[in-house]
Amino acid sequence: MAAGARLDETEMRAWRALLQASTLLVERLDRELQADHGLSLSEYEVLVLLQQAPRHRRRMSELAGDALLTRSRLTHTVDRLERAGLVRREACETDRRGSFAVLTRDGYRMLARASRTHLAGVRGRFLEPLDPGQVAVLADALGQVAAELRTEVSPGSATTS
Amino acid sequence: MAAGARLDETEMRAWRALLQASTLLVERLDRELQADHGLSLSEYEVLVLLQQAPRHRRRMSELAGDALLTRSRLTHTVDRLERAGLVRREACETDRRGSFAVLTRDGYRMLARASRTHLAGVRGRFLEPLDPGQVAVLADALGQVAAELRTEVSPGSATTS
DNA sequence: CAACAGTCGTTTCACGTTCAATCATTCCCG
DNA sequence: CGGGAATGATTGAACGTGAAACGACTGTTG
Repeated sequence: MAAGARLDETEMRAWRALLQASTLLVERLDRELQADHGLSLSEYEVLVLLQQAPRHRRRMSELAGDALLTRSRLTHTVDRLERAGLVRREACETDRRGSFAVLTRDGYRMLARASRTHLAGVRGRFLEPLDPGQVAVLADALGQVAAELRTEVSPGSATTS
Repeated sequence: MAAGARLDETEMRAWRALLQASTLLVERLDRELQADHGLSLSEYEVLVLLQQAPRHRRRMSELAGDALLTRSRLTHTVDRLERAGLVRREACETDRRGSFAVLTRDGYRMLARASRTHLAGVRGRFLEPLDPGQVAVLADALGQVAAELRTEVSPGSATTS
């Protein structure tokens, strides 16, 4: 499909900027988190999701979905977090295939510390250089894009035709 | 440093949206490129940089810098592209430590095909849901953020104090 | 010109991620 | 109820990436 899908100058700039900003941002924040707390960004995100959940516990699948991680990847990630004592697994009574990841006391404390580093990083590197108007537009625009993508079905449907 | 670096609701939304949009976008575009042409997104980007360069050739280091890739990673990437016949290496006469990556005829053709897929994907998934005003703000705002980050020095200076 | 620090690119190795296969369990339908 | 498809989660191997060490060469300094 779509033969000559040329992008004009602004479109090109927007796309490249998105790619570069997110790449650099993630790289820096990840490095910082790793250096200061021994946590990767995706490990951190899993902890955040757990902390926000009722009883600090969530099913593995849900967690994978919200964290934008593969099931397999989440399994490995939770393995690491469990070894570090930040999370523990619990069996699910109502569906014996499933299991919960639960934030431990240590995990909670770690998250409290790590989030200071992380949020300061987000503010300093992402929010700081922008004015409130830009931030609001980013939130809306990128929110739309993300929502659209989350809706897209998995199998080779859609634009591929 | 920075103790209570809380983010307000819009700031939080902007940050999460950036992360999710870029993650999903890259994942989809990468998969599409891979399925249709056997190229990863970073391989594609290397080809684009080469195509834009005078004589379709660039020094490995420059290439790594512009593609936001580690030197090591670029070496591996160019290895793969070379095996696929899309790029070849040439020695640098004036500095015998260095080498060039050069786009081959096949690489050029592959890029022509792949870019149709890729640009259609960028348009359909990123640009389409946005209006021109939003695109312009994204280009500026994320451009600022990226520029800021590119300036940041490498060793553990900055906010770490 | 000798010595030494710095740069270019590669290599090696450890680690995180992906993919496909697997196991256990639940759901659906006749 | 029984059988097969679907789902939740894990496993293991293959692969890509990052960090550190390395060899080769250059540039500088005395």
